[in-house]
Amino acid sequence: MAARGAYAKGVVKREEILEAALEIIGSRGYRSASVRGIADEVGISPAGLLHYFGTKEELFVEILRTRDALDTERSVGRGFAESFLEVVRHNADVPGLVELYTRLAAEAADPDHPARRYFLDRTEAMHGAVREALTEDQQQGRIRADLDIEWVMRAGHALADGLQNAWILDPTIDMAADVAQFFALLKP
Amino acid sequence: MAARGAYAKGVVKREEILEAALEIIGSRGYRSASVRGIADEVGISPAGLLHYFGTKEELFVEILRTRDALDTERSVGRGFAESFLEVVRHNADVPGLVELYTRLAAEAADPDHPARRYFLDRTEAMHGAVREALTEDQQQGRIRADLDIEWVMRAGHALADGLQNAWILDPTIDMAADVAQFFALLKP
DNA sequence: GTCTATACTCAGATAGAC
DNA sequence: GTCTATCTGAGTATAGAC
Repeated sequence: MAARGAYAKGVVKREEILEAALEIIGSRGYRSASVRGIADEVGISPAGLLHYFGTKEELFVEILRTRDALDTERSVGRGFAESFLEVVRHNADVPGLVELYTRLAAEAADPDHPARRYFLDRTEAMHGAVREALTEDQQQGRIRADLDIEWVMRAGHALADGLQNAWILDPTIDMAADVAQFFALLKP
Repeated sequence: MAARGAYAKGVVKREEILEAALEIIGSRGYRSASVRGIADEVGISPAGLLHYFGTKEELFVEILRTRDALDTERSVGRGFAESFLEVVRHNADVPGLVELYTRLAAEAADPDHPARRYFLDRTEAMHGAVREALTEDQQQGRIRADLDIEWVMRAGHALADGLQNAWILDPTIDMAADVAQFFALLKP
């Protein structure tokens, strides 16, 4: 069933564009991440592309949303720490997306930028999903009793984000191993 | 004494431009951070501005270098942890610079971008300056013996970087307190 | 060496034809 | 729903005045 304002074909085309863009940016890097670059790859004009997404900024935010959805899909059935590490590990295979993510994270400072909503929602969703599990871990004695779970979430999240900065400069860094070491520090 | 290829006046003007840009971006935010915006504020034409810096990218990298120099100046006589926390604390007063920093960190993915050299040098300098002190701390028993100092440096650095992403979205976050909590975790 | 005016290029956005 | 054509704004290269 088509959503109001978009026929089935449009919705399908949108998906198609997003998946293509995800693939291109992930493998070929951020340099291909211009409206023109993506339009060329998808076989459409820049204006045709923007017909679906309005602006460049919204297009890029949608690309990250699609990536998140795929990451979430891939981690069903796994525990929190395992899923998290798997996502971090997978990031090392898609350098262009890491760059796109860090760019939009900076642009999210602008209150009018759609990336702001995206990151706010994403942080809330991630922390909401994890808060309970970590609290349980702490009550079961798997996490030091003197740690504030809110701090653990902020720090874990920030560590993963910041490691991407370092990895961009030096891809030999093992982001997942460094995050795992942080988890190890939380144990009593 | 003038450097080869530049009269004293030019050197002074360069300093003037950098300080003005630092002030403008710090307080008024990244939006004013276009070549034209800075040129207007300094009372010069865009081309005149680029006479000193070549390209926009190099100008922005120089702005960050100037900021680093001021941060370093301000922390003479203080210990490492104290200096680090002070820099992190001070960042909360200059939102535009935090945004500029995160932006350039993303752009540093491009091998041809001058920000790449900047961040590589900066990381090497920072880690080089801190490595010895932390190793000493560990030998004196002030840091857990089972921790890899290289990891401590990578993680501390990444944490501070990543917290900036979060702070951009929510300025009520206390970046310095969160970093301090990390330091506390390192104790035996 | 310092700096302006001009003009070029390229990206994203928009209007309107089909 | 999609294209072509056009517009706008940013960065920057060039020529040349001072």
